[in-house]
Amino acid sequence: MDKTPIIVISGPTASGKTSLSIDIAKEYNAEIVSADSMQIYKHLDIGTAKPDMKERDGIIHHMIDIIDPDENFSVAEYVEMAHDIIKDIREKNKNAVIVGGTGLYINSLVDDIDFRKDDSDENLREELNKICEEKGIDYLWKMLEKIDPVSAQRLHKNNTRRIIRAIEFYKMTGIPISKHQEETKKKVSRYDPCMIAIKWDMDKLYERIEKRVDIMIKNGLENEVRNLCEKGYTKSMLSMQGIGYKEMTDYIYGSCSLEEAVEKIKIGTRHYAKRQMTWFRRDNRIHWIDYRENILERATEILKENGYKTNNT
RNA sequence: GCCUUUGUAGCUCAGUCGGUAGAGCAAGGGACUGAAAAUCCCUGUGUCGGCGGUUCGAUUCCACCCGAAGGCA
Repeated sequence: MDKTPIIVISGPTASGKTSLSIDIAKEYNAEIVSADSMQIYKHLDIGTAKPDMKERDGIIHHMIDIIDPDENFSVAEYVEMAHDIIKDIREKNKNAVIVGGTGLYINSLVDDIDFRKDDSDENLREELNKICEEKGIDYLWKMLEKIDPVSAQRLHKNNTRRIIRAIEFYKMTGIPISKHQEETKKKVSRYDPCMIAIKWDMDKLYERIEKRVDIMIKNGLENEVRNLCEKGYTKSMLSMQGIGYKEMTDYIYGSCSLEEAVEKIKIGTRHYAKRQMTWFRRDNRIHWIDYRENILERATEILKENGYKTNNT
C-alpha cells in the first residue's frame, strides 16, 4: 500500500512555524492542518498566536476554531478528524502541511496511533479522581500494580493523571494499557512524513518569547480574557488553562498584579518551549533548520530531496 | 552627622549557640499513547559585602570600611 506523503512542521513556540508553513503551502499547493491543542478553541486568538485571515493569506487552515471554550477535546478526536481532512486534501490533489507545537498530536497523527472508541470514560475518571482524594494516590498505584504491573513500574507515583488513565483504560477494555501501547507501536503508519523544524539557541528563542508576550499584551490579551470570563468561561475549563489565559484570569480576579501575570506568562511559555524541545529532540526524523539560514530556501531543499515539487517546477 | 536594621546561589530569604551552608522561585536535563499550553521526575560550591583582629579554626564573635533601608537631628 502506498503511504500518504505529508509535510510536517513542528518545533517550539515562537520558532516561526506559522509563517514558514504558509510560505510552504503557497509553493506546494497545500492546505494546512494545525496540530495545536489550544488553537482548536474559538475565541482564543491573541494568546494562542492564532494566525488571522491576513496572515493566512488565502491558505486554507483546518483544525483551528473548531470547538467552544467550554468543550473538552483530546488527541483521539484530533487524530480522527485530521485523518479525514488529510484524505480530503489528497483527493483534491493538494499537499497537506501539518503545523503545530503539540508533540502528542503530531506524533499520534504521523505514527498513526490507534485510539479505540471504547477505552475512555469521563465519569470513571472522575470517580477515580475522587478515590484518589479520599484514599491517596498510593491506593490507586497499588490497584494499578495488580492489573498492569508494567505500567505501574513505568509511572511515577506522583503522576496521578497517568495512573488514573492507566486504570481507566484497563477498566474499560479489560487489557493493560501497556500491552495496548506495545501493540500499537508495531503498527505501520499510513503516512510518509517529511518533518521539518526550526532550531534556535535557547537564549534567542527566549528573547522572541519575551517580545511575543509583550505584543500579545499590546494587542489586547487582557480584553480577550475579560470577554471570555464574562461569557462564563472559567479556569476549570481546559481552554482557560492555556498559557496566557490562566495567568490573565488570575489578574482579572485580582489575585496578582498585571506585571506579575505578564511575568508568569513569560516563564510559563519558556517552560513550555523547553518541554517541546525535549519532545522534538528525540525524533530523529526531523530535519532541523538553523534559524540563521534562509529558512524557506532550506525547507525547499529538504522537500525537494524528499520528492516534493513546487508549483513552478 | 548620630542611632537602628541589613548585606548568604541569578532572585526572595533560612541557617550555622564558632568546625566553610540550605529552601522556594529562576535556570538546566529528562519522561510522555484519549487533560499534553497538561502532568510528572532528576540536578544546589556560593570570594556567606571588604579588610583586619580574637581563635587550633570565623560566613558566624569584635573593630573599622563600603553598599542598602528606616529613624533622629
